[in-house]
Amino acid sequence: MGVRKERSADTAAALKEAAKRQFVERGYLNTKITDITAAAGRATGSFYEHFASKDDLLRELEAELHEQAGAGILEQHPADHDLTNPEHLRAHVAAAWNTMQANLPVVIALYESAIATGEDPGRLWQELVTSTGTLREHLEDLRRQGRSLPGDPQLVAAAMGALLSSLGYALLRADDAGFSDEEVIDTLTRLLLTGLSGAE
Amino acid sequence: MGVRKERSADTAAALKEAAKRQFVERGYLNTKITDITAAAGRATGSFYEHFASKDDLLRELEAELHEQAGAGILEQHPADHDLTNPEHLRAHVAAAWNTMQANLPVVIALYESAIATGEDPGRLWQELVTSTGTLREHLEDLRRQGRSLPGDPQLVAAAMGALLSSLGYALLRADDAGFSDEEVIDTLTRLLLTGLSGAE
DNA sequence: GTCTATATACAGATAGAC
DNA sequence: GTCTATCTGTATATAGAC
Repeated sequence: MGVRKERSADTAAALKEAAKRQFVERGYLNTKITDITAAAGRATGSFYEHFASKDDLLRELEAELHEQAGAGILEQHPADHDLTNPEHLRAHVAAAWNTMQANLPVVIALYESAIATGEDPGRLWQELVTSTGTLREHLEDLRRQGRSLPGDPQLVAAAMGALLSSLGYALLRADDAGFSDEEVIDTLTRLLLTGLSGAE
Repeated sequence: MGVRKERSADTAAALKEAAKRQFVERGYLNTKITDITAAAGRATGSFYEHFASKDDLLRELEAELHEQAGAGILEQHPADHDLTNPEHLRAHVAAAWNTMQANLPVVIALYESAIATGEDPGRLWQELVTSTGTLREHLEDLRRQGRSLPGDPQLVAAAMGALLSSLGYALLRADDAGFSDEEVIDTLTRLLLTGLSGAE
């Protein structure tokens, strides 16, 4: 209360915001601690008063993202069920796309971070599996209802997740690709729903 | 001729082979020059007698890959045409998958290198566009024949490419995912052909 | 051309004054 | 808590003997 200058209001928050901007501009891996502090108008040393490392900061951003509306990048979905219903599927795709877009800085950072971690080569697959958990369950429901799927629910779910995240990463960073969000969502919905053969 | 010891036969080739092995084991970004030279049984300094940098080495590997049978990662395809024919599509998917697998070290390296280059944020999208060029042409052919596609050929082609490369990267590095190549190829074929709704 | 030893560059992290 | 200055660790790259 009564604080005029916001400069020192909350440095941690300022650093987080600056970091997000940098992640979009330069990518996570290319962003240095000094880029973040400079963008936030703080000194280098101040960073470590609030975060132990760049990865630590990312984990906090990730936690914030997960807190918000329990929305996992690819898990969020509206009412739900019956992915073979065009409206439902479209809503699902739109939710995933919009979530990705709304949290682009963190999505970018997590993606790059996962790639760069050469330690555990299977980590990306694991993250893909966990991030598409609810999607897999929906597919398993479908299968139980006697519908035939293109393949193992886990594999299909992972494929859909890979498609969304990968295309999203490439497309959302290139702001001049020339496709509107709506067009992307519509196209992906149709592709996932009826494939290349079309509905008929 | 008449050389007994192969050790000094061709250091450049030895370094390339060692690099490929390291790229698979540790990932490209995590592989240090010293990892490569050590794996090749050479001294650190020798590396620079043959390559200007790690990126330079990667570009040579990339060139080699492109020389072989003019096979772009996702461009290779058999006879061709009519992607709505199950056998043709499957052959196409299989070719892409097998090419990716056969050149896994370079695929991994190029992928990680593209991600890490925060300089040009649109580079990944550009690479996606160029690597799916022939696929896009096929789709345009289909459209000219009056068939309805899920969306713009460029966007659909890019989506397919993103699906293949991203899932391939995740899956081929995790050797314990539990899916055979055949199962993956079959599943992707069906997903791309008829989507979640199935053929009927 | 290959080696060992060393130099350069720089990001990450810390120390200590304020 | 924030700052400036500095240290450390590490990867890239070079120098110079063989």
